[in-house]
Amino acid sequence: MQEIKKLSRREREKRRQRREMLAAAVQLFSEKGYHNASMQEIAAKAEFAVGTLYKFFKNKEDLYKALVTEQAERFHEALAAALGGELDEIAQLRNYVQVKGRVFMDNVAFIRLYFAETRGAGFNIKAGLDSELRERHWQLLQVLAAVFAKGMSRGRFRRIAEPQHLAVALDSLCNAFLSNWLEGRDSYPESPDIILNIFFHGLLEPSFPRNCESEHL
Amino acid sequence: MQEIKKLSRREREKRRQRREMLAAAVQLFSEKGYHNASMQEIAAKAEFAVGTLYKFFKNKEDLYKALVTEQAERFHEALAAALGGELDEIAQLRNYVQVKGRVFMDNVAFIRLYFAETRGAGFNIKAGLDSELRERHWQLLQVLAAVFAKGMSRGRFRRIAEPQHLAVALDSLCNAFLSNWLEGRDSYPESPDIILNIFFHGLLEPSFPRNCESEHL
DNA sequence: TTAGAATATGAATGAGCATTCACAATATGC
DNA sequence: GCATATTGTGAATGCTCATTCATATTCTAA
Repeated sequence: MQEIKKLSRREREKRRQRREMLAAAVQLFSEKGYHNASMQEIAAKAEFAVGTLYKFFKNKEDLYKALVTEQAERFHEALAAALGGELDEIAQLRNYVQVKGRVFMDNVAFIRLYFAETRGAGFNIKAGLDSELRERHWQLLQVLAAVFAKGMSRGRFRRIAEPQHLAVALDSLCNAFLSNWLEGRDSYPESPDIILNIFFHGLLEPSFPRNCESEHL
Repeated sequence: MQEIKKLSRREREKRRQRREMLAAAVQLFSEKGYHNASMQEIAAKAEFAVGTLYKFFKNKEDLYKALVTEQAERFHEALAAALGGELDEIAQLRNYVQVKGRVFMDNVAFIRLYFAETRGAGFNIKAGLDSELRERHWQLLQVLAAVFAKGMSRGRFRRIAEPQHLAVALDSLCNAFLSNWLEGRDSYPESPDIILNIFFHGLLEPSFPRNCESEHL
């Protein structure tokens, strides 16, 4: 037990160090980009020697990769969770939009990297880190698509487009609003409905039709 | 006249050279990214000496900047034109989606750079090239928003969201579909309506309502 | 307290690449 | 055809890092 405790103390210390390194790295990468952030800078910011970085990460690429994949995994899990549960479809969509907003806004530094890898062309890393991420993201979209599909087969949603496409659409819409928020143009809507209304009106089978007179010219 | 012709011959020759340099550069930047494409490579690909590149562009950054801004300007003009004319709002939107698809698909190498600068975080160039582009893009979105606004005030569109937001939404939707196409996941829809239907149904004031019986459970 | 293991350090190394410039090739005008 | 101006060339320069490793520091256990 004493030995276990000792080992775990070391282990914990290591993790803490690793976290601090990654934290410094996100900051710098997000500010200056992969190629303009040097290992020296990262080390300095994390208050370690350069050599110590290399005890934890094989090289710069490895550091970046670890950073991005680990964080991205957290994102994807959070979003998948938002779609889980036994909620009705509309609540699931609301949840998705809201969680996406919250999670992203709480990790601003990181989103820039995430967007750079998944929406820009990910040039930073030689062997497509980007394609791994996109693959993972695609899986998530499948789950989202399933929500649309379920809503359709239950007669809740009209079949205005492929579930697939609707998933892509909703997700890209969230991203667009988040981008605007990042650029300081606009705030990410408090209520998910601001975004969802663009889909809901016309997608939702109207439970009571408004006006039946045709309106021309 | 002979002298003018001579001068203009030189001039034409220069332009041709410049074009070739830029063409080689797009290729390489798009394939490997700004930082992984060297001036030597670009020169080689364009079949010029390195020094000659520097006769045309102050430095690497300048080359990249010229490349991106000139091409982007063409894009924006094409899109603005698509929204111009005296078409009705729906035709304008169709046009936008279609032109965006066509123009982008005809310039694949370049879109990667465009997306990298405008949707990822543009880390390539120190002094925000990205912010210039985004500013220009924002202007375009204003024009698009105006189309939505016009449609609303003419009673053609329902006010399901701010015109501003609808513009952002439609544009991001096109981008999302284009991204999917770039990744080979899906094709960019032949018909703009695949995309627009996501907006139209519910956005369009129905000119003749389909079924007036409410449909429940 | 101390030998010996485990870790941390940061100066030194070397590779890659943007940029320059002395020179070569080519064009122009006489 | 020749002198001069213009334009093209690419080897050489110098700088910025990623990465290493001999050494210093800190831990461990007896």
